[in-house]
Amino acid sequence: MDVVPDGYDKHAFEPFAVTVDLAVFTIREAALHVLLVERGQEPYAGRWALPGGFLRPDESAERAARRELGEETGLTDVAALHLEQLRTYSEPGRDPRMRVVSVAFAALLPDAPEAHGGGDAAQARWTPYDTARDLAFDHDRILADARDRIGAKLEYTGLATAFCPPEFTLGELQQVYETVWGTALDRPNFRRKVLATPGFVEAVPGAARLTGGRGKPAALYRAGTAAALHPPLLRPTPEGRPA
Amino acid sequence: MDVVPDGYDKHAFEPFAVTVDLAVFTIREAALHVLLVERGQEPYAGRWALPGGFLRPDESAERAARRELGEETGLTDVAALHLEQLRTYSEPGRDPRMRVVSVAFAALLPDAPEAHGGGDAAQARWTPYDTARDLAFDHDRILADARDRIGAKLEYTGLATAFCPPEFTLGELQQVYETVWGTALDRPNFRRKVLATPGFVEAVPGAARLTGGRGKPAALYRAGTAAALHPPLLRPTPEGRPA
DNA sequence: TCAAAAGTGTTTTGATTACACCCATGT
DNA sequence: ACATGGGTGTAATCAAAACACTTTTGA
Repeated sequence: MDVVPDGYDKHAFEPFAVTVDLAVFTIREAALHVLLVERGQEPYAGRWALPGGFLRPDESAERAARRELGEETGLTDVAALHLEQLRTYSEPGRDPRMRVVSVAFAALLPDAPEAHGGGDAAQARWTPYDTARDLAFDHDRILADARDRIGAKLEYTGLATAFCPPEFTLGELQQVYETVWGTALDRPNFRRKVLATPGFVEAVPGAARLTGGRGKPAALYRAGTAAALHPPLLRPTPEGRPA
Repeated sequence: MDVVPDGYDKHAFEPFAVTVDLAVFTIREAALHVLLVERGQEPYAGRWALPGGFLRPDESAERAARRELGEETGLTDVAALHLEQLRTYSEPGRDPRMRVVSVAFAALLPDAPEAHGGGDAAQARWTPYDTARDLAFDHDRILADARDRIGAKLEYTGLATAFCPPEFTLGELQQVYETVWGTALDRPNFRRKVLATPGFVEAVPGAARLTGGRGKPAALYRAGTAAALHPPLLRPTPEGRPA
């Protein structure tokens, strides 16, 4: 440790600015969307970026991330939304002006309220993931990392329910998987696997909802309590992998 | 974003100290061990802690972590060792003196060179994971998080090979799983699963090694190139979970 | 009565388990 | 010879995939 006997070495640490960056995902029209804000000033003025901001003196990165999430989405009940730390980006050159260490988070939203450029951001917009490119700073990389993580976590956690409203149908849940993984799933088998996994979902007795205007009303479910899925819900082998 | 039009708001960020903390694991005598250092000064003087230190002005957290890893273990070929970012701990009260944001890493070592208290640390010691308790700061939590992550990643990545020397036997690899998971595995089945998973291990032609002094010499393998295992090597259901 | 979406059943296929057994080496 | 650890074979069990089929609604 770079510590001298009488306390911290005054030269051992430089002051860093610490920020949070958010990859906020939702599903709209059967496509994964991400919330982007347009930068108003240099560097990268006019470019799109992930929402984020500085840590305040007495808040943790988690608290800062949730605060920013509320400010950017305009949502009031941000407390229940899924928010998870991804990793921290600390490469010296990532901000041209100064040393900024950024803690990245991924957030998942069920519905997609129109973004309204919270606070000082020029504007905010939901963007299809596939068209979100050439972002400011290293946000392309952060966004790609976030997407990978979300896709992987669907396999072995109950994370998919975070994309759904409090009460949802199995068809809606299946659409989450199909959208994020980009593959079609067999409905009967999906249904069986989900219901056979304890703690994944729990039935709302008696409730039902019409989904597509037509068809049989679907039973409703709530997110279960299990964090990890056992057995995992493995995605169909994506080319070249074994069964 | 807490940014004013003409640049960063001078009051929007406080200077933070940024450190890295390392959970360095190895396997000794069929038990998971972690590297701890004894603190020489307040706070927590005399208490054991995870090795770590401050980020230098022009290095990333990853570089700082690898540098610290070399300093604490005394190893010279630290470049090849597995090092992975865990998460960042930023709760305001985690260091009593000042605001310290710490990026935590997990490192995996094949053999266990005796620790020699690198740099200024009072002393360093390999400690069985189960007896590593009452650490300084929030290091109990960091260590527990690290252990959980390692255990989980054995299932769906080739991480276990990071605990093994460059060339290893399947018996040694199996011991890694049994030690980290705390369960016995069926040798024939383990062998088949590992060999059936492409990219997990590759055979070293002709090579063999005696493991326990007795018994048939075992064939040697090298770590494969696959990062993710498909299908995953699921751990036996740990009580109460379904098959 | 048809289309659309939910939900059930069944057959077939493949993976996993739980063993029994053989091989090579040191003592 | 036998203990020890490596390695192979196999029958039984279990889970998953594929797909046919029934149900309930709106148009």
